Amino acid sequence: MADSGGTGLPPGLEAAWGLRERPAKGPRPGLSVHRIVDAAVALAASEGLAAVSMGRVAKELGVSTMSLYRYVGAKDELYVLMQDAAIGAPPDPPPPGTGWREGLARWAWAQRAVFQRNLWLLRIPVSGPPATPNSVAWWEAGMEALAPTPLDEGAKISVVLLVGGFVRNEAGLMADLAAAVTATGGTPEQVMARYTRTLRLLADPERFPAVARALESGVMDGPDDPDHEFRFGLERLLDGVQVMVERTDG
Amino acid sequence: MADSGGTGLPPGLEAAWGLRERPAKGPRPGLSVHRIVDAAVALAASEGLAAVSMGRVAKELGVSTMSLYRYVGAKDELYVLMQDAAIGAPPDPPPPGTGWREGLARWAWAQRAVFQRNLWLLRIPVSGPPATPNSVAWWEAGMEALAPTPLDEGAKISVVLLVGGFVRNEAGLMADLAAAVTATGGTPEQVMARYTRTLRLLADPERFPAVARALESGVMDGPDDPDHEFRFGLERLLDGVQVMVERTDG
DNA sequence: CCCTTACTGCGTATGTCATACGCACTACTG
DNA sequence: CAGTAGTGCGTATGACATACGCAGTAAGGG
Repeated sequence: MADSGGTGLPPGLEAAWGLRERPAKGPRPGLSVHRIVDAAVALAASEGLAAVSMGRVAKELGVSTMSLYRYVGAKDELYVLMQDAAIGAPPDPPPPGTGWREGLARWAWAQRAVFQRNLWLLRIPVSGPPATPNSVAWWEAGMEALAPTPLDEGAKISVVLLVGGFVRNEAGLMADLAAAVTATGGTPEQVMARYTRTLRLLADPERFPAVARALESGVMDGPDDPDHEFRFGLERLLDGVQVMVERTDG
Repeated sequence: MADSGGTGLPPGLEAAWGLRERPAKGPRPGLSVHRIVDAAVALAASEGLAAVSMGRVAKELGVSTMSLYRYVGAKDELYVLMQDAAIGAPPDPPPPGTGWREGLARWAWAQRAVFQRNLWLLRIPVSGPPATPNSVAWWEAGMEALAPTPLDEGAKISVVLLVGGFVRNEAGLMADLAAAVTATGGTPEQVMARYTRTLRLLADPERFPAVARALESGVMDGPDDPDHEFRFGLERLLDGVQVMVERTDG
């Protein structure tokens, strides 16, 4: 009735945090949460998140579907564990003396790299605030980056949330584009070109003058540096934080 | 083989844009895309997005499941149409002479209000860039707000994307919190308190000193102004844009 | 030494879902 | 009045998550 640690956490999550006493009584488990999550992650990486069904993961492991439920309570729990496994540990902290701006920028770029390596991560339906070891570790790293700053704790949390949300959002747009590319075939440029062409067809320049102007300006057609949008948003964001830092400071 | 307009768009979307010649041949349709989308939106509003299945929507309309497929090609298409219907038209443009900062802020707040009224919107899996009439209208409104600005078209697009993404993200966090509240019962404060308590239990202060410091500081316990986080992020964002505007200007 | 007990793997069953297919019918066009 | 495009919908298919219960297994208590 009571969980091992009394945390009220689902079983898989307790395993992720390293609580979880080895059961002493029954037959030796032939599986582990770790192996299940690994298989699920591999599947998501090679065939997309949609391919991750309980049955399919079980098949990959050579066991029956229902065996998995001895290790994870539900599919959502598996999702959470997959997420934690995929994001991994944050990068090593930058050398001491690094400014907050560079630290936070590094943090954002590193997080983006993780998403880009695992685009399926962004398809996982979010269910709540982060409570897995690696999520907390990333959060810690972000807070650490803001340590040289005079901001109070509440503001630091808000900034980390803000930048983290931006990264996730921007990566999501990339993932959408990538999905469209694999779905329809062709290069990213072709997909964008098709999109702008459709929009030009649909969006009456009289009703949508500003959008039409943007479409006509041609900025959406050119072969874009894939990092451009991200760099742009991040710079705006950091500028905004800097304004607050300088105001607080002096 | 060729669609009516040759746009290559799915049938429901063409209907949304008002293309779509009335078919002259067969029996009069007993349904319309509009009625289907309305029923689906009402269902999502009252019972959540998960309650929206093709069968359930059909039942609500008193028709058979398969009838719906005469009007929408697939469920994803219905999602897109629901989204467009729910976001509705953007607010009237602010009086001429309004500064870009106030205009963009109004725009962001209005968009947030839409999400808050329809939390299920944020549960719809995103599939691509906006191509529905109301999405484009909101985009137009955002671009219009930046008109008094010396930024070039590319930068304007990026800013609108950036702020829009922020709003969506922030609203998503609110939706998560709301979901946790209805799932577990209790007030938002209780949910937050439970979260921080769990985190205090799990996050070793030695491994996560910055997080621990934040938890200890008590900023996460207090009864938060629900607008606080949003206002904070928006101000940072606008400050960041302002830096660029002033740099471009002068 | 054996038996209780907690735990394992898993077969089976249930209910939900999206959607393909084809049939019978309807109302306009020639 | 026939042809025909378009309608509503019954039926079927194949995934899917997951509840339930049974049979086997290994460690501990007597």
